[in-house]
Amino acid sequence: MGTTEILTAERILAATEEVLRRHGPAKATVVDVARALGVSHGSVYRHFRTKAALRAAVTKRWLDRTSEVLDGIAAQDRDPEARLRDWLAALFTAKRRKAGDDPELFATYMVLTGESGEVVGQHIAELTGQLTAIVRAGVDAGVFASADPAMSALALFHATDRFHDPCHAAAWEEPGVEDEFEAVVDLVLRGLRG
Amino acid sequence: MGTTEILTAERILAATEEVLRRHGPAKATVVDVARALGVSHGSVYRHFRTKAALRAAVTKRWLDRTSEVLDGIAAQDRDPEARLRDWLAALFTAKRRKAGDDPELFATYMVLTGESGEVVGQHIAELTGQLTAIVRAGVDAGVFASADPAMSALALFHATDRFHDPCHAAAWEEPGVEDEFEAVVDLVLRGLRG
DNA sequence: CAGCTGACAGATTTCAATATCTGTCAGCTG
DNA sequence: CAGCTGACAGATATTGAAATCTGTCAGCTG
Repeated sequence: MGTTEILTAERILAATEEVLRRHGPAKATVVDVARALGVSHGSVYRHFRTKAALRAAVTKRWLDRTSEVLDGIAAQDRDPEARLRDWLAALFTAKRRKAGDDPELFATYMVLTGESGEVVGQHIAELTGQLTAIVRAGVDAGVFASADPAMSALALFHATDRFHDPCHAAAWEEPGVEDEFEAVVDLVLRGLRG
Repeated sequence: MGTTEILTAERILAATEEVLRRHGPAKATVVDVARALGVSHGSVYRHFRTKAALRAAVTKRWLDRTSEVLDGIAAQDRDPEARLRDWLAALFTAKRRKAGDDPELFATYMVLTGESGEVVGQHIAELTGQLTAIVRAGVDAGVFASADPAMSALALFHATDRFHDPCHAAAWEEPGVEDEFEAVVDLVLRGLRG
């Protein structure tokens, strides 16, 4: 045996995710994480100053997984309008799948995101940054009208809040959401074209 | 003294509002309401079958106050675009004032609305109905393009969720919301014009 | 000596006993 | 007799003592 791997931040994050999945956000403790890793809880504090920092790091990891997928779409080199549609649809689909597949885990992350406004702010800035790139490409190509791509991107993000903000997750399972999503996207895209 | 007025549903609702304001949603009991009215709690149950029904009635009353104001704007006979702008701005302002003026009371009503989905659904149906009337007027006047005014109205409502849905209340105090609101309204109105 | 441990103080959570509340209803009262 | 009361059973909430957790740090270990 003696599989005494050294303790890394990465291993702690993985263990924390597992503990959160098992126990939920209310009952997951640093002691639980340490126990899962076979170390004392003091060692965990060597890598993360506080429990809040540990949780924020787990949250960032989770959010980053979505950002990466979307970045792949935003960076594509094709019709900006189709790219924008795909990006918004991918965001909606990703969120909806996370919420629908494992509601308990999603509820856990809703608590976590509620705790770390800083991390969530960063994530939203990243997403609107991707949106801005698409809008700018559309303006350059002459298919979108916008005096301020960053502002338009933010407006797009806000106008579609209902389809990506976790606080609306309950509505994502209702029949007809797909159509509602299409209707809103059609509306804002028509607005973007000028 | 001897001001022994008869016990009406209306008096009970007023007393319940007061008790909710004083104690908050978690600690407001039917017994409190009865005490405030100087009657036994059994009498309250003569007018409302359950505590949940009483709370739902209070919630409906609160929501209806907003509906009425907005209905005044929706029913005006003038430029549909200006009317739509005013209606959306009035909805945002009304919600924002409620949330900002008395955060605790607003939090109370957030709990109440969370409890009675039925009443909230009715309220939303009423609001989108008003929106539909405005959109239809715009289509008739030839300034809006929409194959399905009810669907467009719902899309407008959803696209502006961030500026009227209570779950976003925290964002309404941030600097710059006004501009964000304007940007979204401009975007969707341009979309509506076709 | 870099990395880990485990005891510790103060803060937070748990748990079970106790109190209060919800909803009903037989009977009182004007 | 229409409207109200108040006692009651079961459900829910409060409370405070005991258990656990967070974050620190002096010292152990390889």
